[in-house]
Amino acid sequence: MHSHTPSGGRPGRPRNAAADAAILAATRQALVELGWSKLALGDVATRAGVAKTTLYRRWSGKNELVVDAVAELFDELRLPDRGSLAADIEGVVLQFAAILARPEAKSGLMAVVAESTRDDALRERIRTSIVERQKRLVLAGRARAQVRGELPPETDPEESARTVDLIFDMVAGAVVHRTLVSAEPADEEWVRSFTRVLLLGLTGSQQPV
Amino acid sequence: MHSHTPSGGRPGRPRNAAADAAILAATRQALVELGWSKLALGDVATRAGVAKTTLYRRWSGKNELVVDAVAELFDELRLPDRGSLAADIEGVVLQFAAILARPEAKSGLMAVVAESTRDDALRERIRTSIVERQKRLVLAGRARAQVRGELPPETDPEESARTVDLIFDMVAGAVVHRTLVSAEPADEEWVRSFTRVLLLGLTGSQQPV
Amino acid sequence: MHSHTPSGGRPGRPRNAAADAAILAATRQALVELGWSKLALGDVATRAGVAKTTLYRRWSGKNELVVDAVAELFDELRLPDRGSLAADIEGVVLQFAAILARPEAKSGLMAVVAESTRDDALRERIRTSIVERQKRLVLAGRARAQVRGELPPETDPEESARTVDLIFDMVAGAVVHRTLVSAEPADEEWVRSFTRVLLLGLTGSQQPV
Amino acid sequence: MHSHTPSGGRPGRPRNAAADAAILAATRQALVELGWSKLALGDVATRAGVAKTTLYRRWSGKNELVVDAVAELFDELRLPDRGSLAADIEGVVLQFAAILARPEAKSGLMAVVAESTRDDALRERIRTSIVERQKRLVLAGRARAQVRGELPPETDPEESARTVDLIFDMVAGAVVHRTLVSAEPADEEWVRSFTRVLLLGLTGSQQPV
DNA sequence: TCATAATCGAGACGGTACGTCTTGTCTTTTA
DNA sequence: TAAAAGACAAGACGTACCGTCTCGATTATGA
Repeated sequence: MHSHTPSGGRPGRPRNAAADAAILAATRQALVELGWSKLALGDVATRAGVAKTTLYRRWSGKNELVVDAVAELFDELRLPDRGSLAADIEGVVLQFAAILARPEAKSGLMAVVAESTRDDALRERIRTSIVERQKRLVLAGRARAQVRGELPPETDPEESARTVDLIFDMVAGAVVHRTLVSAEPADEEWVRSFTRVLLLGLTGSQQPV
Repeated sequence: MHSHTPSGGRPGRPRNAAADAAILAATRQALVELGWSKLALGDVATRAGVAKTTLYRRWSGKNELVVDAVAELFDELRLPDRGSLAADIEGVVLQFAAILARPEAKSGLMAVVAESTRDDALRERIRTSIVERQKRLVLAGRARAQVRGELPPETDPEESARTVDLIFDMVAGAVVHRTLVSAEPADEEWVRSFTRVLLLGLTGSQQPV
Repeated sequence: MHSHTPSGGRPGRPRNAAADAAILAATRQALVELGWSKLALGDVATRAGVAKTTLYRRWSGKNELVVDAVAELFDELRLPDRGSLAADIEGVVLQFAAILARPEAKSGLMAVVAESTRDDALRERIRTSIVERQKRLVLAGRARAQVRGELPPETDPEESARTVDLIFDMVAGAVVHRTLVSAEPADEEWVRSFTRVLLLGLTGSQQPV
Repeated sequence: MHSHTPSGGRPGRPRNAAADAAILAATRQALVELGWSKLALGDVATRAGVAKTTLYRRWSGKNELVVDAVAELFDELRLPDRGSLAADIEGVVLQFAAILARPEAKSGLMAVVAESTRDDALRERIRTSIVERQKRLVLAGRARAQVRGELPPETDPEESARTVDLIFDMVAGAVVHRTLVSAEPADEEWVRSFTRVLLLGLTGSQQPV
């Protein structure tokens, strides 16, 4: 009754728990230095002080590895209370822009999105690990705004979900396009303009910041 | 009186003009069949009935080639007069979404954007060949709306340019995110919702469709 | 009680021992069919049922590979006892001529000698693997002749080494030139004439055959 | 009536006569710098200040070009009268060795011999341009020795031709082997030893030097 | 304490694409 | 007609990664 094996007591040498984190960190480091296209898994393994076998035992390939490495970056996003819906949105968008400005995110994120156009499992992994995971921010922001009375409570839950999706597509899309394609900084000025248009479009009335 | 023969009279055998088109077409075909990551330049050359050297003489690599191959797709975009600003926008966005739904665009576009995060020349090429080139649609749409009296004439040209950029980032970004990341169709319903938010955000008043 | 495992216990998957022989055999086969200048290492690898990387892991290039492939041919040389020094020499020269008449030897040997004029390491490899290795025949022949009383025992070891070298240059050189440049067969008649001149030149007296 | 075209007044622009010499010189220069295997015809043409077309109009390929470039070197060989057959032979052998020591000869000669093992026309070209052309030295040496009374006049012309061939194979073969394979200098000492053996072998008696 | 089993490092392996180079031909303009 | 210039098809080069495999060594569980 005193089985104290962490992984359910299955036989054999247990996996080195530290290796996962080391590999993901090495992946991000390599993304910074080399970018997606020159990132080689053999090199990542070496950087992580791990054999290639070990890496392949845990991830099926470059795409999956990079999704996981990048996904961790977005978990840093927070929704601090800045007093108004507009200010809250601006705050999150600025954080999002800051993450996207980091080379390990830039280089990896778009690449796996590109790959996901031909790989359904990969797209699902991206959605689960990154997109859906961060919709929490939209939901939390809306809830807070409703508490403040800035937004009415939802009535139609289906319509509500559609709106969340639309907002997410608009926010994420605009910031990504601004940052990666237009290659202009998504700085405070731009974020203020963007937020004004978004909020006016959604509510039909100018919101105080 | 200055003779300006197209080939400039420069010595040596002139380049085969048909090869460029054949190579770009072969590139798009290969993108459809194989996707970006399995696209091999040797294979593209074979499909185009051309030697690998000929391809490399004209493009410096996969990235540049795919930018040019994809850029041609967006030249199909038109701004037909549908009677109102909202309808015009919806029309263009639908066309844009239709192009982005094609596998040769999907697979190639995001990949070169990803690469461009580490290659300034490539990003410039994307901007020149695709982004700036298609801003004509925003400009034409606004001009037409001004003629109709739906929009006031601009006063500050700098502010005006900033707004065009913002619109472009929001439109292109949202459609790309909807199509590639959320992997939901940018169909008429979605486009109508999106256009409503955008236009309301920009003008502060609901526009008739 | 010293354990000397063949693989020395070094880590990693051990090399496939059979591959070496397969590659060298494939090299000779390709030399016969294609000759030196059309011999392609990728093709050799394919013939040997081996990846190109495997070949390059073991040989640094075409030159080194062909030296080894050809060197094995000369290990067939034997010095059978034909009763007299003259007959022994004739026997070995005929064998040597027979090997040189084979296309895999012809085509490869001169080519690597040509390359070795600009590559000291290659020349050393040729000397070690082929030339010095076969001087055993000269030494054995002389020893046997001394036992028979046909030749006096050496006195000056340095002078003796110089003579062995001279004999080797004369024998190998003449047969090669006859076979490859004059392109006439080094048949029994020619070998008899050559041996007569050589032996008379070395000993000052006609030897019985 | 004043047609002074060198080649019989055939129509069109006449060939540039200087180009042949320039190309052969450029070939030798490239052989010195790069060696046979890295010698590229495009590069030779550039060095000669000539278009590749011009080169190919005059030579069918690398092999033929190099044969001609190397053949010219051997035309420098002379048979100065040094007073005795042995001294004459030594003199010629030393000259031959000196030519073979030059990189453009070393690198090119063996390579074309190697190629000739699979190309009858090339072998014939080598025999005609180099080998047979230099047998004049053997013939002249023998004639002079006969005048001096060192050698008897020939009786059987067929036997005589066979002997000339044998001598040539032995001399050329030994020097080539000494120089290229053994990679030892064919210096005066070696040449003296070699000549002694050769002459004793041919005449049965030691010759005064 | 010994068998079993999974992991680890190391590195060989078959395969595929890379981007460059050379070959020998072809096509243009200029002489 | 030749010459210079350079584009062209073809194909080998040697390198780099991929993802798999085969080793010996290690580290856990369970008999």
